[in-house]
Amino acid sequence: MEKSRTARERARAEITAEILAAARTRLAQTGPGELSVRAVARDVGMVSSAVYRYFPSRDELLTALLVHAYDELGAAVEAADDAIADRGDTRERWMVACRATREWAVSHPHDYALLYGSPVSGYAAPQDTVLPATRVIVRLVTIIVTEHRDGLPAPQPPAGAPPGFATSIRQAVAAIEEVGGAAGDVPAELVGRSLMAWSSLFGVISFELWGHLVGSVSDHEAYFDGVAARLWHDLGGL
Amino acid sequence: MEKSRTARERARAEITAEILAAARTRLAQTGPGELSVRAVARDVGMVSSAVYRYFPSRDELLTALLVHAYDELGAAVEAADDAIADRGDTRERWMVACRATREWAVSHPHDYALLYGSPVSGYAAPQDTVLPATRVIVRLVTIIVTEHRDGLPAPQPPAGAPPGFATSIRQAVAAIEEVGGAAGDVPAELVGRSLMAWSSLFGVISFELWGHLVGSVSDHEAYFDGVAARLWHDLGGL
DNA sequence: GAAAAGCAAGAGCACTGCTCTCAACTGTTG
DNA sequence: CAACAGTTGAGAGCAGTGCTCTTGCTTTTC
Repeated sequence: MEKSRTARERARAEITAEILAAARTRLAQTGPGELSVRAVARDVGMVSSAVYRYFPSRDELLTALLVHAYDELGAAVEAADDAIADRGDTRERWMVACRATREWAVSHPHDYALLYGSPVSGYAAPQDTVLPATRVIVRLVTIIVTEHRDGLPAPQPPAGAPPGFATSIRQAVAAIEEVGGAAGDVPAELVGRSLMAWSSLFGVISFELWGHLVGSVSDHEAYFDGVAARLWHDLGGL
Repeated sequence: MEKSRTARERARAEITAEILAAARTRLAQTGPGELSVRAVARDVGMVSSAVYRYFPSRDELLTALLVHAYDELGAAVEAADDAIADRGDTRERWMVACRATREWAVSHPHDYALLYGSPVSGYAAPQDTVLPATRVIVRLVTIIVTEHRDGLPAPQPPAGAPPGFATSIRQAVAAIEEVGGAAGDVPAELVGRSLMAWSSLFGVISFELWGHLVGSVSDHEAYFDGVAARLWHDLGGL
């Protein structure tokens, strides 16, 4: 009985996965805005209206792809970090995590655009996507906090910096203190610098992918490595 | 004779401008990927095929909008900088230029997405767009170079930074030395830091606009000011 | 076995970019 | 002034899109 009920559900899950896979391979070629449910329907050998039984709208399909891509990127970054045997070598962990981010982006440009590019149409990412979206930043922050756990002096706001910076990121401070166990007491300046580093990372990657560095940077890999090292330094890392 | 010839050409220029204006107001509402030449045709009161007499394709229309937006942003940044009476106050000039960038982006999110978001479809920006695209970075670099003209110590690569950074940005160094008059001898590290600052700026703005800072940053203006101040500090500015 | 639910297919609506043809109009030249 | 080219706008049409609805058919449930 349960088996017969799952028979249908299993078929459903299988077809859903099949559609998703087809959508993913299409996305690898055509970019988010051009993803057509009719086209993926053709690819899996059914008519477009049938696909709507599995994904109620094109946006829902995009959401599924979004979640998958976030997870894939997060897993790549975590795997790169986990591969470093010396867990105390936070600098190396930072570097490989950054590199893994860029490498995933370079080899999945359309997925990257889906995640970090301008949002498609009137599409607003639903709640399901926020958790997988945090995997990268959570891991990066973990590395940073680990580095500073041993009483390393936190970065200081530069002279003449406008006030209000610390309070503007209060939510981030709270979130990070929660993530970092009950460690508590993460300096606001360190959190701010982490946020900055995160934005910089994706700014650099986006600029490379969207061609804004053409004529300026020749060796993107070396440039990115240099950027990551400087960000680590600016974070107060050794 | 020339007047009668220009009569027609003037009409053409006028209608072209009219179409462009309509496209711009549509872009302010709907976003680049959704811009429809049929819709702008309706707005100016003609049929879509007529528009194709003026813009041979949708992409050409987008290019025109691109150039216009780049120019508008560049003009905004330059105007903000020019408004600072004390030309020696490079720090203030940097801050207002950064602020002007963000403010333009916040008030023209769709234009910003057109410029710095993921590229639309298979659209590749033609050569016409690269000059207007450089206006912002040129002005920012001008401010930075001015700051360092008076023998201010250039920023140094952090200890343990991977080599190859300087050579990876050789083109940028050459370009900046050209822009900065025949001044010559702009340290590579300063150029690299400028490139980083530029990417960071747009990374931060993009994150704000595309919603990646929701739940982390509450006061975007204060946060951005803090970021700009820290970037200035990291550039070696006083 | 009958009722309920799930499913694929097809037709259809309103929209898109773009091409082509046709008629009107503009400006130039014989 | 008239004929002739060049430019323009309109309309029809093609191939594509997201999405809805109806129509049969199969599977599950009672």
